[in-house]
Amino acid sequence: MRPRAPRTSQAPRRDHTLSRAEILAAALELIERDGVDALSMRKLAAAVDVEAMSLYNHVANKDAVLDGVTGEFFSRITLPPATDDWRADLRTLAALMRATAHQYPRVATLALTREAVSDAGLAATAAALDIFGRAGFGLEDSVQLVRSTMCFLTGTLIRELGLTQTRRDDRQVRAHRLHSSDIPIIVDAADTLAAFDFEKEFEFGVRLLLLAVEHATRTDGVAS
Amino acid sequence: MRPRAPRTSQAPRRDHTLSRAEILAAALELIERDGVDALSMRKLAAAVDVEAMSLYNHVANKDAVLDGVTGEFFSRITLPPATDDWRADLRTLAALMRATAHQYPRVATLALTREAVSDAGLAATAAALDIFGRAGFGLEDSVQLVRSTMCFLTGTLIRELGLTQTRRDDRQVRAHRLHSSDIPIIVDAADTLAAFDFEKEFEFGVRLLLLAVEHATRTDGVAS
DNA sequence: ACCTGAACACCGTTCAAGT
DNA sequence: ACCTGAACACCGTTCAAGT
Repeated sequence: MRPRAPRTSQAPRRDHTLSRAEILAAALELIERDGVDALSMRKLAAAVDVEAMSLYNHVANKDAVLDGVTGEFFSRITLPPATDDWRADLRTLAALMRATAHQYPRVATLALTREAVSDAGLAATAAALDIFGRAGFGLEDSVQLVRSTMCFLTGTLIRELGLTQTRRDDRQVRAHRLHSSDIPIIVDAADTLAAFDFEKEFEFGVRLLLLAVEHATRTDGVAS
Repeated sequence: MRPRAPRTSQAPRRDHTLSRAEILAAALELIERDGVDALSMRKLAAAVDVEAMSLYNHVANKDAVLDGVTGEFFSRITLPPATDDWRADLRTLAALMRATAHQYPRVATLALTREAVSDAGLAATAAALDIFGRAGFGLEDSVQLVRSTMCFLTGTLIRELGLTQTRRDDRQVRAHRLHSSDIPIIVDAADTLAAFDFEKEFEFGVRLLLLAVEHATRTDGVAS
């Protein structure tokens, strides 16, 4: 049934031509299934039904693949248009980043630890700039606020994703370890420190953020 | 001059017995010199003048080495005693974490992205708990504030270290790329977005943090 | 222009054997 | 108890050769 002379007695090979987009999509899927550490150029190639070396026709190297996946992740954060309520908009931005992170936890961990370095989060940056502008901040202040906001969200999500994905030794174990600390204040707080409620903690953080923005002084950021 | 029968005509071998601490110290140094990606068990072994397989007598695997280095990093953040000015103390904590991060930028990047998962930052957590307690917060609120604070600092430092260490393509290049974006608000802010002043940005973030804490409502955190 | 086999210079980790 | 040689099952990437 198959055309003459396949290279071996293998299954049919791909029918369409390879593309960067296809590679990145496969990489995202693989990372999400098996973790970043398990991703290799050879496995990635196998996933798109090709030999490892063919990948190098479309991406510079493995690092470029990871950068590409990072971009892919941020492009999947689709932001709604701004309203006239900057508080609500800021909450929405935060919630949406978190929701997307939870949708692809492993890819998100990768992306968030690489974000700063690339311009992957540009759409999110734009949305945040708009929000702070509407809240009455000048350009300079808005940029600073965007940066602080993103750093806060990044740090929060990296922590949450990390704790969610790893050693789920339960609260009892953590509490016991903390109780046997030699720092008194840690012992006092052991039970509270041992408990996680990521929903509540995220909400607490967002409230703090709103509080800070609320009380930040508006400057007329008239740039040169 | 050397004792009889060295295994080859090599230089003298180590005279004292290997230890976990020695391995971690060497790992920290190697990571700081060549980057995490360049660290291998074989190179690490060579650095302590031993064969790779000997390491496994003292550490479970490579991951345990990285965890150990993370702990080593956090243990080098030495915190001063609290004063009666919580604002100043919080500023000091932030500045000290930043200073230590800059002292070992590559190790810090590793440690900060792993922190959440371990209990490495326990001393810092204790110090922060103390600060918020003195600022009038109950136990529950203090724990939440510590977490938000650490997430903010972590996110900020990961970004700063990442940008400091990589592709230093200059401001002009970044500005040009941003100017040619198809998002209007990004174009407007391009010049500001293209410029980094990490000192100033960190200060801005800390000020925001103080503002938030300042206006957070004190609750009597009487736990069950 | 794109794909591939073979090769190079590495990896982390296991295991059985040494002292 | 600690160290090690050899081996296993992998890596990322280059290069010359194919179509």
